[in-house]
Amino acid sequence: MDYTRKIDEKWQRRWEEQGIFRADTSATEKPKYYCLVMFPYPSSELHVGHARNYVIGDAVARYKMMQGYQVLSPMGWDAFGLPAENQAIKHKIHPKEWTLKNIRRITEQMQSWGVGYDWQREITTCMPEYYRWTQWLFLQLYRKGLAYRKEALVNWCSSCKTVLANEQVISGECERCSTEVEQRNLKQWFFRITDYAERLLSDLDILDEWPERVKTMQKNWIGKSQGVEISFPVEDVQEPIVCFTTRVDTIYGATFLALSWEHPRVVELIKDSPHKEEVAAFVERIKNRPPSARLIESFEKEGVWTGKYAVNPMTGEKIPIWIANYILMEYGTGAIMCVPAHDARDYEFAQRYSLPVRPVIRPVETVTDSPVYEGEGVLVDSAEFSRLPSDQAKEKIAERMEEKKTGVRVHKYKLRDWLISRQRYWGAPIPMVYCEGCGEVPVPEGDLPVVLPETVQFLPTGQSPLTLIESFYRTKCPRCGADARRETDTMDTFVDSSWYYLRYISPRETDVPFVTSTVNEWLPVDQYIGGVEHAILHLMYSRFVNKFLQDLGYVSFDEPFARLFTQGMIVKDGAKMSKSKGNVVAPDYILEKYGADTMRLYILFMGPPEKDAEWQDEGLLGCWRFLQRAVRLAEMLIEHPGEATEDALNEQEQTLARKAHLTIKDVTEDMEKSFQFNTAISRIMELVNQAHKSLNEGYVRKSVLEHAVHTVFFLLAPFTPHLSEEVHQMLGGQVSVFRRAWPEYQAEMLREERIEIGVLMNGKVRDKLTIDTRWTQDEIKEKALSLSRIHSLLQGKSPKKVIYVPQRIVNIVA
RNA sequence: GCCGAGGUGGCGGAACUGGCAGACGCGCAGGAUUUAGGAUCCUGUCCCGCAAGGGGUGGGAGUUCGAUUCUCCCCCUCGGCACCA
Repeated sequence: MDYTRKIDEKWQRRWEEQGIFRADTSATEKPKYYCLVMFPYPSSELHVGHARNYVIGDAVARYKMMQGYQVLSPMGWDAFGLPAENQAIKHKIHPKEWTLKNIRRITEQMQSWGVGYDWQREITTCMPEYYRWTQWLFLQLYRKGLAYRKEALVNWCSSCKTVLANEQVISGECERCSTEVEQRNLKQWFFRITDYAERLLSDLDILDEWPERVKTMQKNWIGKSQGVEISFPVEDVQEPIVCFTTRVDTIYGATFLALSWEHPRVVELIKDSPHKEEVAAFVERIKNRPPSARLIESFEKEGVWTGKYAVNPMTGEKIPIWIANYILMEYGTGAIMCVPAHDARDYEFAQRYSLPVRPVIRPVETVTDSPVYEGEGVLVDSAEFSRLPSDQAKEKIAERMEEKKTGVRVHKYKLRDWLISRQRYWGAPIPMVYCEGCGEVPVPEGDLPVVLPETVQFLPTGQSPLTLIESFYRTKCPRCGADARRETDTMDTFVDSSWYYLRYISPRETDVPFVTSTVNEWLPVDQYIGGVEHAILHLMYSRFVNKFLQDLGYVSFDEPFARLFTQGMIVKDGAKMSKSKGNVVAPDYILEKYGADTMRLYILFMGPPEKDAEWQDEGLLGCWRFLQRAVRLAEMLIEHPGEATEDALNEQEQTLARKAHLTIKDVTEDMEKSFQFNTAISRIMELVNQAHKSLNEGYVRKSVLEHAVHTVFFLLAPFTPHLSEEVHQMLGGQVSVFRRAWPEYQAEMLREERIEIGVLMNGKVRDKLTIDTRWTQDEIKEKALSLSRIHSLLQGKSPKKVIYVPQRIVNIVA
């Protein structure tokens, strides 16, 4: 049999005709399985690195089909976003045209790999029938007060000319173009994800089937810390200043307060201070510092004294209030109590300005010569709290403060609200209208979608092209009918992708975004598959939106994705594949030369799918050779004359039959456990090797060979579907292998009469022993001791102890 | 700095709840077949050693009859976060 593209195409056509990937979400006779691969951003054609994602998903979907599940495996396009618009500016091609062209090409590629989807459910986020419901989602959030507009210092990329979410800023640079991000004060739309911080955090615990590292990343991102908000009375001023600290146990060591330059109380504090000008100059200087100044690894701590004093509520002591450049307004209260003896940053600052350092925590065991001790320990010089360990002191001091009403225990989160507005064209318009009389007015749901106009000019002006289209922004107020102006910002694409998994269930529904009852039957997604790069952004936004919809009663489940699998990257020459590095492996030549199955098999065989793997063409060749060897077995089977003898199996037959059953068992376990495709494939290789070996060594009856060959191709089917179908048909199969059951093994076939075990002396292997599994322990020990090798090593002495681990080893302790 | 994941032949990687380290594949070597090349088949391949033997899972200790696996310390690589009080 010649394995050619013709076979690939034949089966791809046939699957399409038979609709094996078409999911009937209303059918309930089979157990359901929702297998979802993260939908791609259609920016260019796919290479083998991308292919890994889809091949894994396809293998899972097909495996589940073979097990009799009603499998839903849909695909769609995360089609809004910057790259399309950048192309438009550069090459004068409309983003829509560019995007749809890419979608066509990628679809073709996926199909040529035999990756199957229910294409009737295809969704594209840039189409009005989809983004209409993204806008609907916005309105629901708005109605609940979870979408709001505020002026804020926001991240601004001067190259992309747009605002970025915190999550899109990677060490101070734009995620997309690596331009240094600036801070600008602009009026922007936010989603109040912080309201869900606690639930997003605590529900991570129910996600047992998520990779630990993803959960940890989210946990760190949410960044919960427990502490106390302490009110420090200010001399000559009515209002106290509130500081947040996680270390109340160090309060007796607080020697000054420091505020952020943005702190709202600064102006008032320096109003009548003799240091007024100095402070104002300092504030002005940090305000105008270049954006890069914030990013330098450890920039110099600087500050200025306000001339004011606060009072330590525990000691009554007067401590100076400073403005310092290292205090973040965004976290806590923008003001902190400084304990130089126990905080490296405070220490650095105190040194510079000769502020007192007062140790109040003694390390328990650690001997340190550093002047700063940041760990916990035992309190000293802390009045009646002295001699208490830190953890107890935190409790006691907090209690005391709460009694005296000078402090209150609180939780703080690092998580910020999600900035969703973009001053860009290629996104879903934010469905809001501004009216002089009524102010901010939401577009009525019935008027959705707010359609993105298609005829526009693409100019990188820093404003959305929408601001230049009068016919778009000029509108009437939905409330009073007066002239009004539409919001011209569009939504972050992460909004589009935060709910798409719900839409697949009823993608053509025109009255609702999704049908609650069906969604509740089909979700959570049984298996979600995608790259780790989405560990924080996409996955957390989706969890947030899901919880929000749950609160509204639109869905009944807590979490959208029950199981998450994050696959590793495929690298070439040690680097991520990219056009600029010129190390992209394009699938086309592979398909031409070896066919889709060889590529699929190799991608899965390369290594554990969750880890990065290095692409090697030679490895691909190995898979090709293996498939040839497997096909040859099938051909030998066809030529096998066959004969009807009822005699017991001979030795080769027994070995082969046993291996076949064992392989079914092992491969099934590998699939179930955690997608160990690499070991699953290696076991099938072993079976093929064994079959060839058995045939070489003696006579193997047709029935035994037949079982082995069928086993090989059934087990391979999720990985090499075309070839499996072809061979199955060649051998007389009438129905698609994906309509047939996954093979099952017979436990009694696994039993063995003679096995070889290792004989160890003092933990080192010295000899081997073939045992009969019916032998008793004592018999086996005796046989082991009588081995000539062991005999000579013992030199006549008797062993101290003999340990027998059933079916494995005998260890003789001399 | 903090958090997480790792470190096993020439390479990708196996090894279940502590039980014969290196499955499977690549590469390499030898042989068969072939006009030659390619392809295919067989054999070998952790290291040192002709052998007997010895060493060996990042390094060091420990627990154990026995450790890639468990405990402690240290080193290195990758990923995430990072002035978060």
